[in-house]
Amino acid sequence: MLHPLPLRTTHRQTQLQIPLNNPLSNQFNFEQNYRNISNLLLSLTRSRTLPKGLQVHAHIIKTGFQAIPLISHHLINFYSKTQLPLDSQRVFEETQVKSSTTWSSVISCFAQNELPCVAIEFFHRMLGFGVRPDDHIFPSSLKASGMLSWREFGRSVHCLALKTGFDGDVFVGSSVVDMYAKCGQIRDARTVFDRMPVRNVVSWGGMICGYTQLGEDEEALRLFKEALWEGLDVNDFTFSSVIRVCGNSTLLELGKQIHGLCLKTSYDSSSFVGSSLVSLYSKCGVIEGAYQVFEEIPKRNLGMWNAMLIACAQHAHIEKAFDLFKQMESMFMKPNFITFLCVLYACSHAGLVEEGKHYFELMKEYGIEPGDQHYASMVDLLGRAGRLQDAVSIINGMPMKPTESVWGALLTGCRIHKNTELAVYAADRVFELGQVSSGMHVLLANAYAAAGRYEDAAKARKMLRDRGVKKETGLSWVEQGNCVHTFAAGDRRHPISGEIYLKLKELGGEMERAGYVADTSFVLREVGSDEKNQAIRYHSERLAIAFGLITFPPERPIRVMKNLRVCGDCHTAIKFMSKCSGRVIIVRDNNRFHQFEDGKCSCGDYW
DNA sequence: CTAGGGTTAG
Repeated sequence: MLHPLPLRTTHRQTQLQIPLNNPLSNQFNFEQNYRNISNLLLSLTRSRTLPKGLQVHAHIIKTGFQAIPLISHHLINFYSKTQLPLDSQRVFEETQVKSSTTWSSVISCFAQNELPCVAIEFFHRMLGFGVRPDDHIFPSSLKASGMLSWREFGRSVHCLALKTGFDGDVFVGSSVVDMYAKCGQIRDARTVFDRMPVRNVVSWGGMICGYTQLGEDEEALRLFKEALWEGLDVNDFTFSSVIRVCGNSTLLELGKQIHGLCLKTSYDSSSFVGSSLVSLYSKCGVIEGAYQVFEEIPKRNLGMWNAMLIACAQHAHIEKAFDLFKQMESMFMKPNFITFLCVLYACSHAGLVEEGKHYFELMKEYGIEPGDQHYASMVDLLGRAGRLQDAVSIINGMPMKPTESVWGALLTGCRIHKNTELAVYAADRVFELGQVSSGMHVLLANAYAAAGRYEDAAKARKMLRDRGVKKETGLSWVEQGNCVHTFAAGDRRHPISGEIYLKLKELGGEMERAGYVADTSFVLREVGSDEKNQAIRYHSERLAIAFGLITFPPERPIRVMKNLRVCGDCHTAIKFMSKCSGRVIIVRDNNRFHQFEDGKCSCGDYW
C-alpha cells in the first residue's frame, strides 16, 4: 500500500474552491493533481530524497501519469540526480513519445553520472531517430566528449552546432570551449572563446581552467586579470582554478592577494575555494595558513579533508593526519581512494609501517579496492623502512599487473638500503613493461651499474638520450615581493651574488665552529676533492637561503622551493644554518617539506 | 521543465 502523500491534502484544499456543479471540475482535478505531482517531484529532485521519490513513482504508475511527457522528464531527472542512471534509462525506454526534451534529460543523465560513453550512444540513437539536437542537448553531448577526450567526435558535434546555428548560444559556446580544453586543444578552445558573441562567468572560467589544466599558468593568470579589469563576474569556480595555479607555481604572495579578493567577494566560504587555498598554503610551506583556512570553513567536503590530509603528510604532521582521519570517521565523512593515498603517503613519510598496514586493510572495510597507486604506496613505505621482502610479497599479492610506479617504489627502497640484486630484478621487470618513463631511466641505469651489468646500464642511458631527456637542472627559488629569485648550483648571475657568497663564507665559518663537517660523498665522482668541497658549499638551496638571510626581515621565515631532492649534506648544513642564524628555514624539495628550526628538522632525518 | 566548470595525490 502507498503511504498518504502530502499532495492529497493540497488537492483537497483546491477541491474546496471548485463549485461542485462545475462541469469542468473533473478535468481540473486531473490537471491540478498532475501539476502537484510534478512540483513534488521537482522538490524531491532538488533535495535528492530517494525513498519518497520511489513512492511517488509508484503512485505515478498507478494513476497512469507517466504518459504525460512532463512527468516522465521529471522522473528521468530525479533518477539522474539521485545517481540511478539505469532507472532513468528505464523510465526513458517506457516513455512512448520521446521529445527532444526527453532525449536531453537522458543524455545529460549519463553525462552527469560518469557514463559518457552511454551518453554518446544515446546521442547517436537520437540522431538516428531524426531528432535534431537543441541548445540543451549540445552541452551535454559536448561534456561527454570532453570527459572521454574524444577530440574528433567533439569536433564533429561542434561542426553540427555551427551548421544548425547554435554556435551563438552561450551555453553551447561555453561547452565547446570546455570540450576543446579537455581534449588538450587549447588553441581551438581559445579561437571559439574569442569568437563568442556573448560570454559569461562559465565561458571565462572554462577558458581559465583550460589553461591551468595544461600548465599554461601565465596565460591563465593573464586571462583572470583581464576578467577583473573588465569588471566581469568571477565566481568560486574561477577563484579555485586560479588559486590552484598559484599553488602549483608556489606563488604565495599572489595567492594571498587572491585570497583577499575571495574574502572581499565572500567566495571564501566555498569548499572548492577552500580546498585550493589549503593546498596553496601547504604547497608554499605555510602550514599554519592551511590549518586556518580549514578551520574557518564550516562546510567541508571530501576534497577539502583530503587537501588538509595531504598538507599534513607533506609537512610530516603525522599525528594531526591520523587525528583528522578519526574526525572524518566520527562525522561519517566517507573516505575515497585519494583519502587513503593521503594517509599512506603520510605513513610513508614517517616510516610508520604498522599504521600503513592498518589503513591499507581499512580500505576493504570501506569497500574501496586498492588501486595500483595504493600498492605503490605500500611498496614505498615498506621499501623505505628497509622491509624489502615484505614489499616483494605485497607486489606478488597484487591482483593486477604491477605498474612502473610499483617497481619504481621498490627500486627506491633498494637504492636506500643498497640491495643491488633486488634492484636489478625490479629493473628487469620495468624493461619488460616496454615503455619506460623519463624519470625511470636514471634509477634503472644506477641499478644495473651497481650490479656490474654495464651493458644494460648503457642501454638505459641510451634510451634516455634517444628520447632527448636531459637530467633536470637543480633549481631553488625564493619569493620576495612580486619577484621570484631563482638559483642554480654555483650560480653567480644574481645581482647581489657577491653579497650572497660573502654571507655563505661567513656563515660557513660559524657553522664549522658549531660542529659542521661537510660530507662530500654526495658529490658526483668525477671532480677532485677541493672542487667537491667548493661545489657542495654552493648548492642552489644554500644560495637561496643566503639571499633570504640578507634581504628578509629577521622574524620572517625563509621559504625555499626546490625541484629536486635536497642532498644529505645540505640537509645537515641547513640545520646548522638555522641554528647559527636563529631563523626558521623551510625547504620544499620535490616531494615534501623540511622545516629547520634551532638545528633540528621536522622530518626527523627520515626523508 | 530540460542545459554548461571544479576542489584533493604523484
